[in-house]
Amino acid sequence: METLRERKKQRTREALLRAAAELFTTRGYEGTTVDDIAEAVDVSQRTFFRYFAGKEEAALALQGLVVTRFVQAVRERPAGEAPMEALRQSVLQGWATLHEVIEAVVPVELYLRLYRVVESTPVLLAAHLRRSEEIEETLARLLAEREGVDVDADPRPRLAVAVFGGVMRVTERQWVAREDFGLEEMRALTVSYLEQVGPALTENWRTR
Amino acid sequence: METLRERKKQRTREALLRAAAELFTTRGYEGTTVDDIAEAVDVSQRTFFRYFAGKEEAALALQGLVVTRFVQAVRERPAGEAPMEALRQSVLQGWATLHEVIEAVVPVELYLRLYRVVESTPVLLAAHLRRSEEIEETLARLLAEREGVDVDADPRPRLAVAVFGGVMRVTERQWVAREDFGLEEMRALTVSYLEQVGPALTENWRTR
DNA sequence: AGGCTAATGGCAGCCACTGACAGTTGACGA
DNA sequence: TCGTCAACTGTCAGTGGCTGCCATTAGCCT
Repeated sequence: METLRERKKQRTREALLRAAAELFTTRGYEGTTVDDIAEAVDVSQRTFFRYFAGKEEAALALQGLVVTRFVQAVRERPAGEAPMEALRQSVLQGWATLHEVIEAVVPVELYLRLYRVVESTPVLLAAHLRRSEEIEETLARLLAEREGVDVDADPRPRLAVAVFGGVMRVTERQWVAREDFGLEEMRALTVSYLEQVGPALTENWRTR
Repeated sequence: METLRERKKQRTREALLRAAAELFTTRGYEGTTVDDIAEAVDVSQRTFFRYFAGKEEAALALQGLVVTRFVQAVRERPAGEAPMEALRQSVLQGWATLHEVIEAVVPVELYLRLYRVVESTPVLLAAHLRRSEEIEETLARLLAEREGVDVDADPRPRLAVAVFGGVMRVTERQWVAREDFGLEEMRALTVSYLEQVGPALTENWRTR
């Protein structure tokens, strides 16, 4: 049984998250001030900054939930599985279970719209990419351990993860750019793009 | 023959670039204010912002010179060459001719130290990564045209460039982390890592 | 009930960045 | 050569993100 104080904090945090998502998707990221968000939840600006390191974090925290699940999924993949396949399965699994993670805080539809804001706001995109790199470092160490190689002596873990991350980012961008962008579309794109990495690296593309 | 006004502008810009590089590498990026930079060149803060869109840009402008050359090199590669090979050759060429591009503004040694600052300062790294993505979009269109495919219908150009970019970023990070980091080391790492992308994607890594 | 501590609010201040306006200086034709 | 125009610069005022500090409030625990 958690204490009242903890429940209150949890509620404040989620309220801030909701207000931020709502405002960012309607007025835009730059068009929303931290004061706006704080006011919507009826707390002081100072309190906002006690919950989030900055405005960016409030915009990316929801994705953080999904990413955490994804990394955890990789950790739990069977040891015999090939590295790239473990990543692939974990991502697909992440998309499949996204609903239950997100809906506890905001409607999935709002989450998806926020995704678009992140992708189209330069400063947010930059922060997003940096976070992706941090995750890639985590994954590289994970895979190295799994495969029993030294992550600092053998570049293959980092290379594999970087390639995977690159493909995923292309996928995200294409997905967000579409009219019909839902979770099923994302799944299909992910599978398709990962299949085409090999062909993309071959000699020339004219002979399809 | 360029006019006096243009020469003066050029000089101011390069002076700001030099001062920024010097200050960032000594006091750190966060430890340097825009006022510091402006004062070092004896111009107003307002003038600084007329030359650079922000503090970040002043830190990344030098790399911009190198990147521009790189993209131009890709454009000039023979049409028959395979896409990945064109990128590879262009990067190596870029490192080889870096000296003559940079030295015109600041000592190469200072440029390399600045590289480290970018890689180790979160906000700068984020901006750097975003710019990398923009470049990747440019390259994807370039390669698509070269190969005669539609960049929006065929994902292969973007995928190839994303993979290449991912590998280059891993290379950069490893290079900067080293004690002895010079241009020759960078060249060697680039060649080595690009060779290992294939192996990194194979089944498992235990049988090296 | 009352002391302890975590959480909050308010305030002052720093810094990045911008718009507006006025002053200065190079460019260029008469 | 000079005067006009346009480009460049400085100053100032203001906004917004973010932080440190201190006083106040509110949940926790004995």
